[in-house]
Amino acid sequence: MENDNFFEKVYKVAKLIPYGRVTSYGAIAKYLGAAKSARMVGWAMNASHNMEEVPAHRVVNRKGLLTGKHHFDGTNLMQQLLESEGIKVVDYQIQDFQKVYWDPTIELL
DNA sequence: CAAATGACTTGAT
DNA sequence: GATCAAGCCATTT
Repeated sequence: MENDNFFEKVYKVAKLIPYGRVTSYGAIAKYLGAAKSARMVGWAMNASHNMEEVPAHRVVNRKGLLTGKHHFDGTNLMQQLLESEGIKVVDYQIQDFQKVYWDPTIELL
């Protein structure tokens, strides 16, 4: 669990996401140097769900759709959290996605 | 051990 | 611009 560079970085970046902002799996993967391993980011999130408290609700796919919402406890927990941060979510889709989109490769750089 | 799956992305048609 | 196909890597069956 020490050299989980990929997973650890995912957790770190996920925790670095500013309040009221969201990012995509690909963006994180790209920031980690594995742009094409976006799936692993999702996998890391799935694992993190049982390891650490990572704001996975701030991580969505590149369409701004809450694809991972089904993996949360309830059914509307993810949406509730996002709305609680000022993000407008309608039908599992983030509104003004571009506005709340936070790209680590650009903003965190 | 090989095949299938998964919280995705990109590129081609 | 939308849809289809393939790529990626780790975990599971």
